[in-house]
Parts: sequence; C-alpha cells; structure tokens
Amino acid sequence: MPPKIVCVTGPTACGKTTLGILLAKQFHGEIVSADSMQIYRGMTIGTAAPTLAEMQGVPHHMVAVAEPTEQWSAARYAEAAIPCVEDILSRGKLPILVGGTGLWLDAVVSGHGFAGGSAGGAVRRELQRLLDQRGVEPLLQELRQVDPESAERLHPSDEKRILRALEVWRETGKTISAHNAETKLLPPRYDAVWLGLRFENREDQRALIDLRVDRMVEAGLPAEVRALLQSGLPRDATALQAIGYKEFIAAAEGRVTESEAVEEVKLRSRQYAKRQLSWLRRNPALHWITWEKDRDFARALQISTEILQGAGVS
RNA sequence: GCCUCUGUAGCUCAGUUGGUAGAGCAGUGGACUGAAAAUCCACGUGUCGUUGGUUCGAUUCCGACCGGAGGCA
Repeated sequence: MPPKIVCVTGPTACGKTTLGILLAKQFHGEIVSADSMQIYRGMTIGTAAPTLAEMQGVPHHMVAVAEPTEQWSAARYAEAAIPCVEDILSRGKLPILVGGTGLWLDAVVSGHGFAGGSAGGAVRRELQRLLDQRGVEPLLQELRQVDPESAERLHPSDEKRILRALEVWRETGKTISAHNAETKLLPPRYDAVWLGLRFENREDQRALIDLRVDRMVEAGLPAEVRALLQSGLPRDATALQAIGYKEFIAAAEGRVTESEAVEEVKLRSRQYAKRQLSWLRRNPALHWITWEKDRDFARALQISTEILQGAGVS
C-alpha cells in the first residue's frame, strides 16, 4: 500500500489555504503547495499565497521557491514536490497537498510520468517556429503520419497539444499515445484522501471572488505588478500568465483603466474557477465539502476530520 | 416645442428589398498527461419598445404613443 497523504483542492477563493492549515495543525501535517503560480517569488498578493502570519507556524513547501523568470511545468514541479512529500513522510509527519492546479496535484499523486521534451528545448522551439510561420496544418500532417491516434483525438484547433504530441515523437521516438497508455498502467504513487471545497451557489462563489480581487487591489496588487515589470521580467514569462498580472500590466501601460483591469481580473477568475471545477469533478475519489452560504471552517474541519479518520489518517 | 437618429438574446450590435432573426461578449457544460491561473471544444426562442393601420402575412412599410441620444429654437 502506498503512503497515505491528503489533498485539499477546489476552485479559486474557496478556502483551500485556510482548511489546509487547520488540518496540518490537527494532524501534525506540513503543507505542500500545488499551485502553478504561487510557486514564483514576488507574487504573493495576486496569487493569494499564504503570508508568514497566515501559515501560523505550519511548514509550507513549494511556495515562492522559484524566480518568476523560470519556467516551471507540471513535470518539473513533480520532480521537486515528490522529494518534499517523501521527506515529510520520513519525518513521520502528514503531507497535505494544497492547491487548485489539478494537473500538478495529479502529477504527484498518480504514478504517471511525463514523456520527454521541455519548455525551453530546441525541438519545442523549432516546432513553435514552424507553427508560427506555417500554421498547424504541417504539424498535423506529420502527426497523422507518426501518431494517427493522437491526430485523431486532438482537435485541429488545439495547437498546443498537437505541438506537444509531435515534440514527444521527435524527442523520444515514441508516440505520446503509447507513452500515455503505458504510464496509465502504473500504480498511484500515494494513497491520497481527496478533499474538495466548493460553493453550493455560483453567485456566492462569484461574490467572494469579486471581494477577494478588490482586496488584492487594496493590498497593493498594482505595485506588485509594477515591481515585477521593473525587475526586467520578460513579457512571455510563464509567471505573467497568472490572472491579475497580465491585466494589471495593461493598466500599468495605460492601455486600460484600473477599474477595467479589476473587472477583467474578476471575470477571468470566475472563468478559471469553472475550469477548475470541471477538472476536479471527474475525480471520483474526491470528497466534496460544500459551502452553503458563508465559509464555515469549523464545520469544514469537522467534516474533514471525520473523512480523514474514516480513511485511516491519524 | 420642432427636426434628426435610435429602441432586436443578460450586454454591444448585425439583419430580414414584408414569409416571426444571428454574431461577438457574458453564461452553462465538457476536454485536458513536460505552458494547466495555460490551451481547446460544444450549446443561441428572443412579446424584434407599445399600439393601431396597410397586407394572405409585419420585427421589416405607414401613423400615433412611450423610452434614449443629438441638433435647432
């Protein structure tokens, strides 16, 4: 039986961070963040990363451990996060994965490995150039030759995945279909107890997202964004794909007003929450804790505790 | 008060030379295996402002009225 760990997830603004810390205190746990943007330094406000005070002494890992100039991926994250989890286990503590990046959570919990290739790699750059210059069609043609299964599965508009499928082929000589089929047979790396937070009503979720965005602005999001820009961070940095940053860059450059940026961030955040839900909903192992109106953490902690104890976590 | 423009999906608007209408955005659902806060897919009935008239038939033409914008006084 693989080691037992806990995963706390849910759409943005649902209270993952708070519940994670409560559980860590109750079960002698340590937090391992699974958030594709909190991983970067200097992005505390806009990513709602926990501050030192909020952590309440609970050890946190994988938060603000990368420079915003770096390009992290699910694979790179797993490479760093798994040793973290192992270390926590070896010290007899409970690893609690907390985050809303579904793929990153799965990258740690499932035994799946990623196929070859990398973001900054030569093959990727070459394929990207081809794509920019001649469009998807040539890539799709080649993919149909070498990996008809993927070519059939992928929508012709899904350029990113078509590119990646070809990248895997060129890098490894193996198709991504074959890799995926093989890796799916591997047993899970951890025996995870999945806890998911969500709102009963979309309107409540929306209201909370709106409130949170307003607070981020009050807390200095515009200044945080300006500081990142002044540090010479390139525009195409992965870190700047974060919601809240690209919109406030536009405001900093005078292309939109600040209130337009605020509305845009709210909009993008609720669309993001919807995508998170659609990823999470297909996980049958996930125990949902539903907020009926306000976020009642005492109740959530009690429910979670029962679930964890029922699953043999102590 | 007069003149002109305008009133069509939650929003912005297109359109029907008269046969009851369609885009973008929003929204909802879904996908997702080295960018994932990214990327991609699917889903569009609404008294066509109200009310009379003309017509086999009006959202479309004509009149009145109501709302909005602008101009002239």
